[in-house]
Amino acid sequence: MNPKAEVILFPKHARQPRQFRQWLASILQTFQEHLGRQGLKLTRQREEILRALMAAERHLGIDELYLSLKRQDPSIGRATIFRTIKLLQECGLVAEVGSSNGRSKFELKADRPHHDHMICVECGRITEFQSPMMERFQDGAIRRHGFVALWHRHEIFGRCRDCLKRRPRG
Amino acid sequence: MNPKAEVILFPKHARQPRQFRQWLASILQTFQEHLGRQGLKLTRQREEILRALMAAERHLGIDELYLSLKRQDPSIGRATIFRTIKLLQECGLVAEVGSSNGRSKFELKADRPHHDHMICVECGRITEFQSPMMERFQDGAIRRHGFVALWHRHEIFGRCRDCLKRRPRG
DNA sequence: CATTCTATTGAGATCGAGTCTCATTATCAA
DNA sequence: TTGATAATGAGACTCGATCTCAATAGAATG
Repeated sequence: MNPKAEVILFPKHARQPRQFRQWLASILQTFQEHLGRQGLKLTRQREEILRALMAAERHLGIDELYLSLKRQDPSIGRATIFRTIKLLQECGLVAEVGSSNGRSKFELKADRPHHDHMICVECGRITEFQSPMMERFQDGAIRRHGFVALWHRHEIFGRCRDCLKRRPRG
Repeated sequence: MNPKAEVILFPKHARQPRQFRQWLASILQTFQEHLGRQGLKLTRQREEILRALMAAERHLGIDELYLSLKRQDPSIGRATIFRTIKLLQECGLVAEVGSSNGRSKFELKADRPHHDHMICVECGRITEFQSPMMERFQDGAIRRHGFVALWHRHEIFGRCRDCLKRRPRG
């Protein structure tokens, strides 16, 4: 396995406007198709929320999302954000990540390479890593159980390199 | 990989009284040591809760635990159960499992083989599976990041065989 | 464009898992 | 037994998430 493949990954699309627009269009289409399939509609608010998630370079909590959206659309309601996040989870565009202390955080999954998370219980830092081989064995296990996977969550809790250096024994 | 290794696993200790007592003693000691290290005390309630978790052959929610304990000790309080579960998580004896619809479930980790979970979003059923190869690649990734793992959670959300049979398309 | 049917929205009420408070009680070491 | 301190249970409280409902927006049709 190539160690180079295991690195902290953040979307850099926002820095290349042309590519960002293409990315947005393709993801919007995915969302719209999901909505269409269930007789639901693509509204201004739903698009704004998806856009905010795409522009974010880190995991967002509901409240961060709410405050950031409120700036450009003061009338937006918390309930709409909860409802939209749920829709986005259903169609696999968004996944919940590390809900320590009761506050869920979310990230966009679409068009990003598969990755899992290591969460430091001391400083709270979330490190992303990839392991294609793990995915392969996981897929095998899923198939063998006749299960159809919608999304998955693989979180390793522990202490990160920096915290270990700072205090070798907790 | 041997498919036989991937099967729903439940502790059968409860059916062999002698072994169960030994198991109980060894786990109680682990718990007591953890408490001692922090100047805390092993109380009747804490022992009852641990015992109930050990006797359970499946994942327990707080409420199930509460009701089952209430039968033999009507004065026990919910708060004590929350507090004790937290202590047991801290010393690695108990782990949270699949908190779909807001209700956390817990399982005893001690002396049980490593396993992960597949959670059906339709019927809520939790299927356990093992995949030693996945664990191996995971350990490699952890080591490469200089991380020290305390526990991990690997949950696959999707639809189980039975629900797929019942309603092929959600 | 007007019409109609349905989905969506935001505000605020509501729910409920989990936490906290506090007076009382249990644990344990000396 | 005693004294210091931790633990308990009841119920109040927190606060993230959900629900309700009247008003509004979207899409399809003529």
